[in-house]
Amino acid sequence: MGRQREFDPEDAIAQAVNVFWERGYTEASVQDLCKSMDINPGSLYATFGAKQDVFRAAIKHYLSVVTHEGIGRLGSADSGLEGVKAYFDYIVEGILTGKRCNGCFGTNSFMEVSETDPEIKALMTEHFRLLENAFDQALQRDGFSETQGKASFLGCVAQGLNVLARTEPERATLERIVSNALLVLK
Amino acid sequence: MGRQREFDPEDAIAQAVNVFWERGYTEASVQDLCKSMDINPGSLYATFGAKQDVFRAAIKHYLSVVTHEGIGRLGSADSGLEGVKAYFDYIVEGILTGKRCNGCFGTNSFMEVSETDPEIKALMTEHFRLLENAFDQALQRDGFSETQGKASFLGCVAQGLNVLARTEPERATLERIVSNALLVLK
DNA sequence: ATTTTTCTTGAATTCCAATTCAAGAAAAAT
DNA sequence: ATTTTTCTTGAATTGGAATTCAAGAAAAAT
Repeated sequence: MGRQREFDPEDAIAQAVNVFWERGYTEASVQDLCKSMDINPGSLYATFGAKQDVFRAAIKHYLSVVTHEGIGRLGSADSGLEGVKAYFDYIVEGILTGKRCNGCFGTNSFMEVSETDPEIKALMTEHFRLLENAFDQALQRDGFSETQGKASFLGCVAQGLNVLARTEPERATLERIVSNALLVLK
Repeated sequence: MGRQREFDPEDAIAQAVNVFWERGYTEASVQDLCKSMDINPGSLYATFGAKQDVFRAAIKHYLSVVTHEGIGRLGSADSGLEGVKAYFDYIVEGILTGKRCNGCFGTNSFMEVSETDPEIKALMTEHFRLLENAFDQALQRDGFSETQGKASFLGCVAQGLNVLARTEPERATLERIVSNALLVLK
């Protein structure tokens, strides 16, 4: 077997998510990553491959967390509409109080590298589809009509919020956006 | 006086916009810029300063064009609502047939560098405000209520479209998003 | 105990793109 | 015409960040 790893790769990737989230792909140096992951370059390259591979692993890790924490709410509420509200609450609260003050790590990354990293582009496009489907099913559950179109619309609003997140918006602004968006479901 | 410039700085910046738009700030090399601007590094640095300065000039150039071509439609239509429709048409058509298949250069840039370039962040935040104000005035013109909130909402949808632009969306998807967004104005 | 395997360390290396600069060329001033 | 000023050219330089690697350390196998 030989010597065993002194760190947990998944914990390390969770740290990498924070670094990439705060600085973006390009601005995050391998040194930054090593410091936060608490490992040396040699270990990083031996375990994960190149910087780009660390980034891809970070995106995958992030998407699985968001899929549980965020999209999960869409299905587990008392009604579809409650689920939609719960999802937007999650986004808005994240922007105002949490790490989402820097926007959505997925959306940020998609905007930064989708032209140079087809894998990231594919992962994020798939995630957008996943979110839309979750909206769609939530609306179907409540018996809405034209659920597909409304789901696309809600997905668009969510991405808009992720952009505006980086303008340091006020709570009132975000809440009015969401309440206007929800008017469509009437 | 001495020797005179062999190129027009504004034309050169217009070319720089294309390069940065296609490749993003980081991926666009000074070499790429020089080739498209049809000048050499020495001339570039002497005229505009560093790469970052070229980028800022490109953003300013782009914003002034968009303010005329896009936001201009909001005020010059027969009614506020027609203006709003004309604006979204401009965005959607740009995504489907024009350079906006790569998204909005402003939004892309904002997402890429807002954490590392405060000037770009400020320019774009101001532009978002400008767009929102234009929506606001268009709605006021038609006698809508709560125009401020609706304007923020429309601004959010516009940014969402700019994100989705990079997923190679279908026309039907974009049009349904817009028509759903316009339902709020009823 | 010794050997083998695998991990860790962090300095050295490599690579690449931004920037500079010295030499040549054009326009104006004297 | 000569000098001065400013622009152009593109090769050379610089600087910084990604990546490699040789030496040391821990765990297991023999």
